[in-house]
Amino acid sequence: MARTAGSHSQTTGPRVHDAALRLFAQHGFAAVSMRQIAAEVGVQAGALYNYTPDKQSLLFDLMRGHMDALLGERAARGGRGSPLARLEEFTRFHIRFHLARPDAVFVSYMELRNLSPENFAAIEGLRRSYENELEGILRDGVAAGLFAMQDTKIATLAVIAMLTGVTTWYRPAGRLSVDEVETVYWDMVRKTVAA
Amino acid sequence: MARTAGSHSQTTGPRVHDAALRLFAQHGFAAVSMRQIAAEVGVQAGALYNYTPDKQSLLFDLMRGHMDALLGERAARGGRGSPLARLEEFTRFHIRFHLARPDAVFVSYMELRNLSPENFAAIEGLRRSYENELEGILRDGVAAGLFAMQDTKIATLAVIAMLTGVTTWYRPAGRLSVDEVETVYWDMVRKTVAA
DNA sequence: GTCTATAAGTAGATAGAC
DNA sequence: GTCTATCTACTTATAGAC
Repeated sequence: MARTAGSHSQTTGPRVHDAALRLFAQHGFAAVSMRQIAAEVGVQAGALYNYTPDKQSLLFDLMRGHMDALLGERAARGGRGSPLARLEEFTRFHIRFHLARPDAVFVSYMELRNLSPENFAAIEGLRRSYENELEGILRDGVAAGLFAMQDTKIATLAVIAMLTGVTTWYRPAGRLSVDEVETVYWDMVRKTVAA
Repeated sequence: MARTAGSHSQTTGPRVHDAALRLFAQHGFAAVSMRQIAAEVGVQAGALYNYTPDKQSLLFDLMRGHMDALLGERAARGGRGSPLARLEEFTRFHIRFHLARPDAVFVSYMELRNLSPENFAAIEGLRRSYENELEGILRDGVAAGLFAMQDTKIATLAVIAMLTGVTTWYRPAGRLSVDEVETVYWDMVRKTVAA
């Protein structure tokens, strides 16, 4: 099997997405020009329009791709077991998934303002359905007498905010492995919702 | 005491800051032009430069003003009492302070990327010293056997992330008062760090 | 599929009149 | 302190050659 292009084995399409994601995460969507993305890929600006109709669609595709990956992985795991076991699985998954793709997480969270209204509604719907899985786990736990909280919806958002916050400080070269970080957060989540 | 300018009693300087804060929060720093800010204030773009040397300084002034207000209020309260009482006071303060100025919170959090390196370092230092107060409370509580956690620094960041997350969903017209929201979050924070 | 060239508009910032 | 006018540079997006 011959290599077709050395280390540049990716086709231009995915390279445009990768470059845009990295640049949007670093400088912000509005601060990045199509020329900068093109330069990062190694083509001229006009060539980008073979892969996206416009800059807005490029942002939307990145965010939808991220949410699709998130929900796709959740669907593949299903939710069996006790609410406590499901909550631990969800917690560890959330940490691991988010730490594995910091740029996509950052962009999907910070650039919601720069989506057109229709695109914003689409991403919001996907995010909502992710939250709903956690809320279902919490409700089941409360019903079973395992968990206790004053407000299930607020607890859902509080737990997700706490967990997603890991992306602001975690660095792969740091003293803790992802597995250890998962355990530290699981300990806190468990106590937060404990009966 | 005569009114000097009817409902437009503010001088232009503060009005520039208010308009910039609102627009930066809504659309993002990079997406807002000096001309848009000027239009919001009701002057021409050139007039803005009587109040700021450039756009970057305008952003920095907004963020530094926010952090100064945050740290100023903390300094005015001091930290007496048991770690548990101090943690409750900190929690309720954080919620109340952040819900009272959503635009400043949003800008200070989302626009860090758009600060020059020196300005970024300055804001980071202020944010760090705010976190340090909470970390001190948690350490004291652990030393007193009141709290338990695997990692004080991570717990500090986790609690702040959980609390700051309130700004993503709270709306003044919602079903809960700020006081009730404080109580819901305090219940979760208390359990998160409980021994 | 990528290039060059360009259209049409906007950006931050400054100069000088009033 | 605010205005108008302007400089220089950059923006997204398109057209048409290769």
